[in-house]
Amino acid sequence: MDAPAEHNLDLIFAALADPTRRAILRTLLDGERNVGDLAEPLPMSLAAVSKHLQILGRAGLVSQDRQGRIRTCRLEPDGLQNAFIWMQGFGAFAFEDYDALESWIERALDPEGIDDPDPDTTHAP
Amino acid sequence: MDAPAEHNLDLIFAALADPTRRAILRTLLDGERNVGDLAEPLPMSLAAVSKHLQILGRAGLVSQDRQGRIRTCRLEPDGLQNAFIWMQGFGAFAFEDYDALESWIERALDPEGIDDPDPDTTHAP
DNA sequence: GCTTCATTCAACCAAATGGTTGACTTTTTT
DNA sequence: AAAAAAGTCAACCATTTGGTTGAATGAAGC
Repeated sequence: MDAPAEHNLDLIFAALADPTRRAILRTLLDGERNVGDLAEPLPMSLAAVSKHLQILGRAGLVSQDRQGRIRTCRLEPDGLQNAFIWMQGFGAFAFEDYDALESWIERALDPEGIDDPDPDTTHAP
Repeated sequence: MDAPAEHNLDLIFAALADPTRRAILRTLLDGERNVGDLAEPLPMSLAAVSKHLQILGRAGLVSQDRQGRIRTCRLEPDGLQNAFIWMQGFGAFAFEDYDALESWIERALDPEGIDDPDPDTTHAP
């Protein structure tokens, strides 16, 4: 298995380190959005959001589909895999708690299971 | 008690976004190290490494144990869990590819599957 | 054809980041 | 007691980041 490229991890983790960008990702979990829709609830200019989307794009976490004058953004969930795989080596799931792992797997495999991404309201394993 | 939340994620992901800091974490997987040992292979000053360790410390990923004039650093693998949990909501393992998930789980659960040449310093169950 | 909408681009700014060096503190060694 | 070792701290510097505004681009609507 190839270790994920370091540079890639730089971009992914840096992209995730900003709360605005995480909010954008969370919004995109509910489905595709154009840039204006993403910007609307955020306390900043459209241009700022556009730059955040570029950062997410370079990290491979979001892609844009331009149809007409509207740019539709969508989540690229596979983009997180490298970071996820990197993390696993650090015992993030140093489980004695197999139940937690099982419920995690359940959620991971069940499309209905990903409807509450808000870390504030999540269930710790 | 349960207030990991957004700010915490900022610190964790920002800490992970730097290759030097990831290298330090990787080294610490093999066991505890003092600051000088961590700095030795790195192409920068001791002071720079010390600052990186502060960042890792604030993120909850590394702790220091000061005995005498020597600071021993050790990995806090639980520190990654918040980030890990946050990620799971994004279908990082939205697998059609169940084989990959299975092999991941295998590695996650099997102590031999984690590349840890120093069994004395167990951070995993 | 002009205007409007959706978005990006360019220039700019303040603050944060990642590094340096040199002084300082604390402990160990001699 | 003096010197050396292990780290941190403080001040500094260059670059990056996250934001702004205003102009530019590219459809769509009138």
